[in-house]
Parts: sequence; structure tokens; C-alpha cells
Amino acid sequence: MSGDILLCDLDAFFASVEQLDHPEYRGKPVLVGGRPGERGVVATCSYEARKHGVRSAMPMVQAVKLCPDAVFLPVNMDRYRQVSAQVFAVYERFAAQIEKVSIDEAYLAVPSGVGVETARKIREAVRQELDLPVSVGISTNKLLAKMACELAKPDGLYRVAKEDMPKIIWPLPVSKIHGIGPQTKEKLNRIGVKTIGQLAKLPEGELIKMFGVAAGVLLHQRANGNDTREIQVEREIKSIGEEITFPKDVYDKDAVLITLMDLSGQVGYRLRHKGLKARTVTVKIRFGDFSTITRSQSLHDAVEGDGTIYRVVRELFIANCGQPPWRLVGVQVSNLDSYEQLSLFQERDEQVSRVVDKLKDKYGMGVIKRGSLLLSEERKKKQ
DNA sequence: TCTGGGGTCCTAGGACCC
DNA sequence: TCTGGGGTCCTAGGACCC
Repeated sequence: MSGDILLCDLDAFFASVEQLDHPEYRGKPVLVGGRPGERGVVATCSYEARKHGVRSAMPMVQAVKLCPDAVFLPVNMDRYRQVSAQVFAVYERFAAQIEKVSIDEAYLAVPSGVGVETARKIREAVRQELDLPVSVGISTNKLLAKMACELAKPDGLYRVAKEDMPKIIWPLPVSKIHGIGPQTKEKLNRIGVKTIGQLAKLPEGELIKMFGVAAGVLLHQRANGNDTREIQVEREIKSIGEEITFPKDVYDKDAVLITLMDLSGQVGYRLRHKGLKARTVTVKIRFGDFSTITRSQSLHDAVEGDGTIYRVVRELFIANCGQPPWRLVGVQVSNLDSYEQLSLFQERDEQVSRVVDKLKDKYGMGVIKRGSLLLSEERKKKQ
């Protein structure tokens, strides 16, 4: 299948939406993320903030030092999802095949040769109708479209042809390749490989020795601009999880269990809404020293009820919780099966969970907290 | 400086089976 | 008496991305 691939990436998306909703923030450094002074990181920052050295994923305390006069805002995910849907509706007018990568990023497949023209129209439409900047990279495969988009930012459009590789792509550092993170970069730098061009000339066998077959072959291909990944319109969900970092480290096991019960409920709710059941339940524990473990259990029968999920979570936590303090806990389900029709003998827990879901749908997530029930149960057990 | 939350994919070892 | 080889599933951890 040949054609043009576009990567559309909304610039500083969360910050841009905030500047859209609050015109008084335009032209100012805007930081969206955790609250300053508390635990948390920068989710997105406007380009005005980037001038001060602020980056996404940076701890908030550090960002405050770099840019104390910035506008600090919490993440308003519902709003961003809403705007994202509007943007994707625009994309649909210009491409039949769209792969949603994330809330602010999508690959579009368009006929060969019309990439630049389509990109121009998309940028214009998104700007006119939604007043948002979107950068677009154009090429013949996903990898090069992604790299082109990096060169297009901010608020631009850029096309990279395969023939342009040596001139435009090869001088760039290896870390610019999608999939090369800090570890891989460091490993390559140690053998003197700094640029993509140097990586491209390295024998494939060498890379396989260093990184194993899968990663070695991939690195060799990517450095040479080869990428056969197709646009995936429908992507199957593999796991659903919720986790939380406590505002302060917790020493009270019962308090952690209450949190785990709430997280189990949130995960179960999302699971049932997707029409799925899970065969594997995982609990994640991060300790005060930031060391982190995960413990999982696969079950004979797939589960979907909040109580069933929590029972496994509770057992796993109690058996593996080590010594306090705890910094973070999480609940994840995987090994997902699509949902079967209710049997006549469905568990009571599943019935209860569905009633709870209906209430949550109607009145919002906050309406029912089973945690408080748990606390009294835990206390009873102790007495 | 003190490190979020949502994911995907890969590796490696061990259990178990034929 | 000296212990193959392949396949699958499970578990834990790590790299990476947005």
C-alpha cells in the first residue's frame, strides 16, 4: 500500500485549549499539570513557558523555579477530550483512514501526492473553526511523517521525502527516532554513535548483538528510514489501569486499602463500560524510596465486578506490601475478553456493580464511595 | 530538582506439557 | 542414568511514548 502519511499533532495541546478558553492567558507562559508546591509534574506547557526552560514531565517544583510568574492550571481532561473530538471530526473530512495515537495526535492516510495540499487544508480548517494550532508532518511512512512533524513544530507543516534522509534526517541525534529513549541513546553514544546517519551505517549484526534481534533489526530499519507499519484504524484495548500518588507518603495500611478499593471500582467501571472482562489483575506498589513492584494474578474465570477485582487486589497487596511508607498504589486489569451475555447465575457482585454503574452514570463518579464501607469492615475484622 | 498517569511492547525465567 | 526440544502460559520488570 503506497500513499502519503500525515502525522497531525496539536501544539502544546492542553495549554492551547486553556488559552483558547481564557483569552487573558494568551501570550503568557501557561503550565498545565499538578498543583505548584505539591507532588506532580508538568503535563503540558505553552511555548512561552518553554522559552524559560520548562518541559513536560518536569517536576512542578522545578518548573516553578524556572518560571514563577507562569499561569498554573490543573488538568481538565474532560474539556480536552471534548476539543479533541472536534479536531478529529475535522480530520475525518480529509482522510478516510485515521489512526488515533493519543488525545492530541493522529496518523492520516491520504492518496499519494496530495499530502502537502491536505495538510495545508487541515491546518487551515482547524485554525479557522477551532482556533487551535496543529503541526503536520508529511511523508510516505509513519516514521518519517513523525520526524517531519518534529521539524514542522511549532504551528507548521513539513514534508520529508525518502531521498531527503541523508541531508535532513541523518545529521539529527539518534534520540530523535521514535522509540529511542534515554537508555538506548546512552548505549549508542557509548560506542560513538551520536547521529542517525552514524546509526544507519552501523552493521545490522552489531545492533542485534547489542539490543537483541527485535530491537536491533528495528533500529537498523528506522535509521534508514524504513517503516512498514500500517495505519491501524481500530486498536484493541490490552489493559485498563488506575493509579494514584498520595499527596504525602502513607503509613496506614487501612488507608491504602481504602484507596485500592476505590481504584478497583474505577477500573471495574471502565471495564464494564467497554463490554470487557479481565483474566489478570495486577497491583502496583511504589514505596517511599520510589522503588516499585508489581504483583499480578491470573484467574481461571474472567472477572468484571468491583468486589471480585478488589478481593484479588487486597490479597496481592497484603502479601506483598512490605514496609511503609507507600507513595503510590495502582490497580490494573489485562488479558481482556469481550463480554459475554449475562448468565442466569451471574454473581451478585456483578449485579451490585451494575447498579452502582447506573448511579455513577446518572449522578457522576463521586456519588458512591465504597471506601467508607471498607473502613468499617476492616475495623470490625481487627476487633 | 525530586520524580504523574495512562498506556504498549519486549525480555527472560520458570512451570508445565507432550 | 544423565538428563532433548518445542510450545504455551504466567509473572516481573524495564524501556518507551504521550
